[in-house]
Amino acid sequence: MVRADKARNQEIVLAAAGRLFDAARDPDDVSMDAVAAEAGVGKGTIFRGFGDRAGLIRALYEQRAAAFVAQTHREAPAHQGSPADAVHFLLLRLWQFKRQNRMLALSLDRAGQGSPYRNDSYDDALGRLKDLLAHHGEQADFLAHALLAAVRSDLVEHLRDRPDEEIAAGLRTLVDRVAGRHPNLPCPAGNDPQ
Amino acid sequence: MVRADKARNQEIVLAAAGRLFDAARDPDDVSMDAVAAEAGVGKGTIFRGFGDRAGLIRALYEQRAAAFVAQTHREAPAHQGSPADAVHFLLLRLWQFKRQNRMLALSLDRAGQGSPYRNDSYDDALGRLKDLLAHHGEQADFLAHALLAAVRSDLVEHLRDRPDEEIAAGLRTLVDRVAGRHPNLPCPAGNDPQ
DNA sequence: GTCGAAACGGACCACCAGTCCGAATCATCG
DNA sequence: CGATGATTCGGACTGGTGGTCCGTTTCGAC
Repeated sequence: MVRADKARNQEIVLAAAGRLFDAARDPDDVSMDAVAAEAGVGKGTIFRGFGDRAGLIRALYEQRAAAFVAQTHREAPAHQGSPADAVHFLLLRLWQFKRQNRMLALSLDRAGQGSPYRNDSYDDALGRLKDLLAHHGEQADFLAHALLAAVRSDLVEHLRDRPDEEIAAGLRTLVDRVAGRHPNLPCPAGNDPQ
Repeated sequence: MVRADKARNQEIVLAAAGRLFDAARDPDDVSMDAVAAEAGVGKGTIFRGFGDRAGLIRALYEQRAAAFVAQTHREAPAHQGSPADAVHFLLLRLWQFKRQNRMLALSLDRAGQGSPYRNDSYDDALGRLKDLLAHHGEQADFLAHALLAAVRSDLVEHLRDRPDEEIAAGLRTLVDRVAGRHPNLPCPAGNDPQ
């Protein structure tokens, strides 16, 4: 059983951390001490509840990702269309999410020990992509990783000032190329005149 | 003029840092103190010579990248082929480089303040890719970033135990799709540069 | 109301990047 | 050469961090 105060404190801490990450200008000017202070809670409480810094970040990230997914479902319930459309939609949503949660997403990436790959959201997106890319056979896995890499949080950050349409168009092209159905081989010997 | 001891010490420090990064199991168990000790030099010397930790990492990274490029040129002097071939070759080399310099590359990525994008090697590769993708018009820039994201060091790390052929094949497909000519796809004015 | 288990708080620790300044070393010029 | 002024060196020192520890408080089952 979960003691009531523990559960309550976890929520308080997550909320406090969220506020601090939203206000931060750099991923690591959110210290654990600061979170504890903002939450009005002892530092031990945080570490007992989340293990370590990476754990806290992951928990907050997952919470927000879940909310984002829920919102997406609400707004665009049964998304229909070609696989390429679905891939494009997924990547675009990820891009937007990371734009809205810049410091949090950057922190997650930097939290060491392969953390960008060790969270449920990533696995989730990866799985979905692999399905949508199934026609690539064994390479679906690598291609899924590669597509997700195109929406890595620090690339989002790096291209922060590009207009949305430019990003959307770029992703569209990328996706059409990679996920689009091509009747024939992956680019027949793909050569061109020199 | 550059004082002789300074130049000499910079080399000593770079060599020491290189040794430590090669031996490390985690990007940040190479501390500045450790580098100073390994180099037999005071800590101040390092910071005077490289500014900060990120500066040291970048310097070492650039040094090794330059050596790698030189070696590449030696082994495969005048690389010919379609643009897609050139892109594939470039990405594959980057992948190999990051595999050979795992901890160093990871450290660079994690060195804060957009460091993965703030180094000459990246700009170099980006420029080359943009040229090779020029037929994509305005999207060449985004696509170049996206392709480079597919060889991000922590993806290399994450897929470390995949056989080389699998990676090469995946990259090949990705590149053929993105850089190759596809008659039936939205590839405006789709003809090659040069 | 009692009591054992679980969670709390915040002082405490080890460590790290980066600074600082007296001591040592360099290049220059007489 | 040997003297001199500018540079660089070394490593003790600082501020701040993630993470631990344990005496104290709170919870909830009975």
